[in-house]
Amino acid sequence: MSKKVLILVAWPYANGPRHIGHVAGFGVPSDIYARYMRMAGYNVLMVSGTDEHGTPIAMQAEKDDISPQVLVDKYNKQIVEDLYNLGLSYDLFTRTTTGNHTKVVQNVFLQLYKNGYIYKDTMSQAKEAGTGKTLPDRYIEGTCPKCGYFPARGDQCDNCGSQLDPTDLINPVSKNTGKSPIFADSVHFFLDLPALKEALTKWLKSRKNWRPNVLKYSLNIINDTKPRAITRDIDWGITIPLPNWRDESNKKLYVWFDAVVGYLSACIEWARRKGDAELWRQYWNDKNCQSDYFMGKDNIAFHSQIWPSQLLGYRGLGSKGGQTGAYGDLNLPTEVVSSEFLTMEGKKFTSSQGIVIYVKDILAKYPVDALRYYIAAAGPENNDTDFTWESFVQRNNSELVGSWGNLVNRTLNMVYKRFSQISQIDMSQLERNDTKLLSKIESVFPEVANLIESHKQQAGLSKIMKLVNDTNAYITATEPFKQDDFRARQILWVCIQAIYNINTMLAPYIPHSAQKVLLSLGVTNQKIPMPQIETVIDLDNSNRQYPIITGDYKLNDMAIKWQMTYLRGNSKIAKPEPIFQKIDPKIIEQELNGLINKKII
RNA sequence: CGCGGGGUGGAGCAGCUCGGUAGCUCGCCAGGCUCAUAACCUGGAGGUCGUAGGUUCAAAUCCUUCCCCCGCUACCA
Repeated sequence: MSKKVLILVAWPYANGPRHIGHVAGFGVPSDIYARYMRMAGYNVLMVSGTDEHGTPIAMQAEKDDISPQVLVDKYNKQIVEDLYNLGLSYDLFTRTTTGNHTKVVQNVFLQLYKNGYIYKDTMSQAKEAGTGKTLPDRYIEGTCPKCGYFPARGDQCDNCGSQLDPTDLINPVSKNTGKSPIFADSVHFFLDLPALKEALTKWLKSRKNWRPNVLKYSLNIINDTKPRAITRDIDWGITIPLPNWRDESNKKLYVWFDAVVGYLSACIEWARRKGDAELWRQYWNDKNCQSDYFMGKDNIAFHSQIWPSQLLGYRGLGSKGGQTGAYGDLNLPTEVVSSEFLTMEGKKFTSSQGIVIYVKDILAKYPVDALRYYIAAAGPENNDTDFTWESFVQRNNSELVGSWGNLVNRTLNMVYKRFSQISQIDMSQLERNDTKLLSKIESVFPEVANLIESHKQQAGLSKIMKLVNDTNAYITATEPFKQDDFRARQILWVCIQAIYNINTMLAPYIPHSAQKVLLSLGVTNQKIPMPQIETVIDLDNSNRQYPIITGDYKLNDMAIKWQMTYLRGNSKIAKPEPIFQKIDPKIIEQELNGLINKKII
């Protein structure tokens, strides 16, 4: 049995379509990693889904005068389509409003409760005057008691940086209505983070290979750990699974408490759909299975603190002791891979002000791999990075089309025009130039593998692109178009092998084009796996259907493997058509005008 | 002293953990080639690596001072 890896990807919030900043943060990087890991022979399980509970969705549904379920159905569908169109190869992309998820979340809650890590307490809470609806801290504004700044928010003053409680504000008002909120006591359940602090700290300190900033940040915030309310006064969410609370329609579990449990519940749903309801245990209960989480940097706290705390408490490993529940000893995260942020022509993405490029819009106009390549090459892996249309066009035209696409195209043209097929040659007769290039390519396989496994995908990609340049230089140096047939066959054979193997390494980054390259090389017994959308029936509610992303990524061994491989046989090739298209630089101005018209820049 | 990240040729970045000729992509200049999507290849100009000091035979890299940018406990990823 090959080594198992769980790839757990942040759950997009279903309150609107996703923009390219979202997918640059968690989507494309996690898919590159998953595709590589499968090619390298790991047994991968990758899951995610839409996150569909919480106040913002409830409020927006009310504004749109529809039920929250109708709202999330709409955006779930759209997000599923976006991620599918990007070719993200989830084994299961589901959602948090399923019967399965609800049950798993409630089981986790009950075990935590039983072990003593969840307790009841009273807190003062702001409510909307008139409707009596709960008002989240950030929807309250007023004058800061420390510096007099207005408008300071209920949680923090932007001017002096003070941490605030809504009750501290002078003349607090609701951002929604402008009226003063009403403060009232409310009973809630709390996750006892202090009781888990020691176990959590110990665990964090054993995470030697994490990126230093993630580790530092996590250890830092742990110092002033407080119990955290995990229920809310809201009617949209998962029911509290306790007597006297089940029927309380206005108290539900806090959205973050349920969202992170999705990582587990989605694996359970995957196993149930596979027909072996216990299959997920191979990933979650096996200590040797690693679990890698992908997210934007704003989510670090939930993955390095809240979720591990829930898991530790579930297993009874905090200061209050306890026992593990029916799910057994669930693995804590091995890696928390966080991306930085993407900005848009120098501004932060903000859908409310239209500073945004939606995934569906960009994919409607430009090839999917142009976007994937851009994100892979210039995305926010280590620093915040700025998306500009100019650099998008330039990267596509110069690197993807000019270097790589042209290499494929010029080689195939020479082969087609002169021999109309890829001819076999005797490798032992190759010249030094030839073998040098081939062994160089072979040596890059393990180098890129190391880089991707240590989450340095950009460095990996630039190593591959260096090989593209080397091969272009090789053609210039050997001048196959001036050689006799014997030598020309040799050179072109070497070029074909170079292209085939470089294409293998590019496959995790730009899978759609990798498939096209395979076809134009006449390779039909290998494929690049792609996800599918399927409509399924809720396993716990036969009246309900929803779309999922899933797929067969092994393809009965037709999937391509991460290793230097020589193409054999004399495959005929068709008249080559360019695989990569240039993007007209005029679109830079057009797209920018679009933004100017919206008065954004 | 709240915490953290960053300041490297015109632009965007790598290098800094483990000090030793400053590297990549784009742009610019010159040349080459013509198989290819005016593509590709070669060479060149251009940097006192934010500032001031220290350690060292040697510092972008280690230590200290100061300056400037940017995030930060909110489901805006």
